[in-house]
Amino acid sequence: MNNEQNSTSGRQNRTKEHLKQALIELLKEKGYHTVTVKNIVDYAAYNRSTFYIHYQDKVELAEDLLISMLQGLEASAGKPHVPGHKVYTATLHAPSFNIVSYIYKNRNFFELINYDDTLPGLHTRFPQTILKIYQEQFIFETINNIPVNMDYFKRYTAYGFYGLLHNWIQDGFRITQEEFIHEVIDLTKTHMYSFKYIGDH
Amino acid sequence: MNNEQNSTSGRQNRTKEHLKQALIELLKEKGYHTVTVKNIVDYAAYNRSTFYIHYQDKVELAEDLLISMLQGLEASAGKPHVPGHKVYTATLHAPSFNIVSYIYKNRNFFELINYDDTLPGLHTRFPQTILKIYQEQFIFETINNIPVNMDYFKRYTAYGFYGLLHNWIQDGFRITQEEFIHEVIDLTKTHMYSFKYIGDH
DNA sequence: CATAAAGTGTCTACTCGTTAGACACTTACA
DNA sequence: TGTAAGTGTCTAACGAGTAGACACTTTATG
Repeated sequence: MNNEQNSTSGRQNRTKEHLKQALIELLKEKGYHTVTVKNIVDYAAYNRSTFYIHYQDKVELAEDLLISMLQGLEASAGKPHVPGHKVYTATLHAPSFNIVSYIYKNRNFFELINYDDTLPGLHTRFPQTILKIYQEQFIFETINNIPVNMDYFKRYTAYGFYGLLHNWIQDGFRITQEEFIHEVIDLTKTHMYSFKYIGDH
Repeated sequence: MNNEQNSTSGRQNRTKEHLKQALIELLKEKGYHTVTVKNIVDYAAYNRSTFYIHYQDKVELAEDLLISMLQGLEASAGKPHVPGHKVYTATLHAPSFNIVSYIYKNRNFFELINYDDTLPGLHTRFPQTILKIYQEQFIFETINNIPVNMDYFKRYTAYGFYGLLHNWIQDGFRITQEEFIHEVIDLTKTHMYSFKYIGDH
């Protein structure tokens, strides 16, 4: 729903975006298996022909939705921190906050984890993406030279973070982004390793 | 963003809808006076020419937004009650619940009351619409034959209801629709008059 | 089991919403 | 005072989106 595009790609993306949004709503209402292409175009107020211009079928739309959201999540982690939020500390760096911020901004999508018959692959690929971000975008530094299997440590902290995120989403985002981030910071302090964004070098 | 339209009007309305949504977001970000037509089309990903096809200027868009939302509010009050919600009682009839339901559904818009430099006319016309609904769509029946100036009574209850709505919105919808409606019902019980939807005749 | 009802995927020709870009203004401001 | 940004209007051209038909497949129903 945002910024730059050169002419025609703007219209294309806009339509795809609307079809995705329609799918999200219908997944919540009816579930993945019972949603039809007709349901989607009716909800999004497009012609059925238009759907097939953009996607082969329901499956391709669902995959596009999942992939674009998870890629957005990855990308958001690497972005410079948005000013105005002062929770950015030495222990928990900007990327983690960006993840939280991205999820909240797109909460309409991430709420899909609360449903059974939901986006195929969401329940497995969402945590995998968190792990991927931890593996690729964070550097972990030892505090007191205690040796630790770094791969295991990253998995451990990534899935720990995911657990908190999952709970936050399932609870309907009852606490604010700032409150949530502070919870995470408090827990992070108990670790022997501090972690750091790779961009800080 | 919903259902029926015959062909071309679908595209028209869709575009107008997007321009309105863009305006809502930008009102929150920048305020009414500093928002430009360019801001709006940039945000909504349209060409500036497209804007002038649909609206004369920013003012006309703002009026369309305000009027359409308030008309929607009026219309929602008269609609049959949606099943699935069981708060519908003898004291507070379906229309009141529909109002609450409509506001919550469109909370993104109604949050605009939290801003100073917001939609022109919103702060005055919103409560006026509530009053209008009370005047036109409700019948008030005396319980124990105590005479009351009915016009005053309608104003009193309408603005009382508005006060609660305003608080609910300003608080960021912290309680659910059901909880809110029950608050209203409790307060309504203290009245000597019961009110009734005109449709019940 | 047969038949209807609903959904799917594909294709075509049309149409009208949208675009780029130019023009002559009017503000705003350093 | 000049220049950067916004406004409102207009035009030619593009192409996203539309209607509607076709030949299926799937699901539900008597």
